Amino acid sequence: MGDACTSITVDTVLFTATSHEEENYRKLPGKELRVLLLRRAEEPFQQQWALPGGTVCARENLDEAAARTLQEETGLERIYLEQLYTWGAPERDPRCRTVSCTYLALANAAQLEAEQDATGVVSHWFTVQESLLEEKKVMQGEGFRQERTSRLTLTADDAEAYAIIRAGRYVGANGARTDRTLVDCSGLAFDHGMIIQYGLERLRSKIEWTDLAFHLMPERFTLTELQQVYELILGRELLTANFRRKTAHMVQETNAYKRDAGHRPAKLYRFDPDWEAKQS
Amino acid sequence: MGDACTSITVDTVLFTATSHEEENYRKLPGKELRVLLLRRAEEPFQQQWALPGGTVCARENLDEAAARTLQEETGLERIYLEQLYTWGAPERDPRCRTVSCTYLALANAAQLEAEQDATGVVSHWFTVQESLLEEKKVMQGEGFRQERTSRLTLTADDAEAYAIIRAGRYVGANGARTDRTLVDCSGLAFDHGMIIQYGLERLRSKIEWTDLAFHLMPERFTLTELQQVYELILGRELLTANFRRKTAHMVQETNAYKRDAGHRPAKLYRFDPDWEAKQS
DNA sequence: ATAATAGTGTCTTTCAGACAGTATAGT
DNA sequence: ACTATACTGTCTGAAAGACACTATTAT
Repeated sequence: MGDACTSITVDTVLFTATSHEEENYRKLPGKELRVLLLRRAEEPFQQQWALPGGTVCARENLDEAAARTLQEETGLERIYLEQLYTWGAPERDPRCRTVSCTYLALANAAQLEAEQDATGVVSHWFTVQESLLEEKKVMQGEGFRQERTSRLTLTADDAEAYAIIRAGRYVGANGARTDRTLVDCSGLAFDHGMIIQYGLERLRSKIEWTDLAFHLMPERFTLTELQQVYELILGRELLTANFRRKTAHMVQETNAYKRDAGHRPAKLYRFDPDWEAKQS
Repeated sequence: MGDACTSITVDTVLFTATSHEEENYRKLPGKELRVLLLRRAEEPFQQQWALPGGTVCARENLDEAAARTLQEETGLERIYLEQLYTWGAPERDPRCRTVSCTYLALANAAQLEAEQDATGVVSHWFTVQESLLEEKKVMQGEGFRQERTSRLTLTADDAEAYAIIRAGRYVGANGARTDRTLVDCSGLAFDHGMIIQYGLERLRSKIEWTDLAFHLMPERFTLTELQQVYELILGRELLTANFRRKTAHMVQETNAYKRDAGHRPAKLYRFDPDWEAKQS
């Protein structure tokens, strides 16, 4: 086994939704999905952008390690975290064999005010955009293989990065199995581009049947703001009337309004923790 | 840091569905969900039952490690595998810090004929039963905490084991977060009882919207057999007419019949790899 | 008054659940 | 003839999608 000891790390894909002002005073601010990345100070991938994370300590479990490393590198605490996927390709870290247990994290704007670049690490929020480059289907044996190649584009004020990811899927006589490869990337360390894309995919699929979106919302919000967040993540527009009908049971009305917007004020809502009980 | 190197392993929860004969010649055979366990020859947990698995080698990725260890310990190849969850509680292995990346695996009866106890390991198929012991909800802060305690019972011809698992869920102002603890167990090594229970939960939730069930079916099957597998995993009975309507687009008719069953013969079907395309 | 958003009513289609009913080999 | 399963038709109500409509305030 003469190799160096394999090491186990955690890495966190932290998403948030931010507003950006619109030119017209009447228009609502638009929304963007952002992910937090840190500039690496050391080799390998020096000066490239990487997910917050680090090595797991002896006396903590994986969830704790993710929360701790996030706190150490960004000052953020009490962030929603859920395990995403564990990546262990042999060559993913050029130094030594490293298995990374990754987490999906969500934060709202209020939580981010505590953010501070601790320990001198440079952190940046990048807007996230995904676009489909190619989609193909090839017959193979008794079934077929599908491949979707997409481009993840990350943009910050003074930096840019991208990754091209190919998600494959073989469907045979018994069902489907999937795989994923990083075709190309620029500005991103390790396989982190692929991890971000997978995190986005997870977020996209879970938002439809869970309350995940509310981790991205402030304490009080308008239904339009909520809808914007859904549209942002799903990447398509929703019809207002239908959206409100579907989310009505997850929110509680407050008697406050959002005023001074240059148009009719919108009622503020809050998340209803008890929504599932009302389902039956 | 003076600790021994943390090691990374893979462990696989392999499920299958088997038939057992019925007393009455006319009755259809019943079905059972089974999981594969190996008797440990060494300390720790000597003589207890454990999931197939082992240490990840330097030049393989995690999927390969899962497939290899399964092959080495059981002789089984070409089994469906998907990553389940990564477990890393500090004390889960009394020897040294061990992080286990676990896999959910599914096999049908035909694939299992290749099974052989390689390397002298004793493997057994245990029937799996889960029952809810307690369910509670406690108000806590602005939200509440829910706990479900369930018992997993594993039965083989000449062995028995169980585990009591508590799945917690805290729902606060922003949404929910979950945790899971092994309360008690007997006959099972490490935290493997909890892993099996989590695998079952994953299977139960994915079977409703994916084609996962077909990995448990033979090449050709009757719709009643398919329904039995769904009922087995979901733990409740389904109405035949509705079940057939919902699964109709995932199967193709063949022109063969299952005969000599003491009653009307049933048409045999096969999985339709192209079912998703027909959805729109 | 007007621009821009806030919010509602309702038609249609689709789909899940329930259940009653008919069909057919094997003994 | 009888048993156990195979398989179908259809009613109901809930929910998703589409879209037209009304309401309100800052400027």
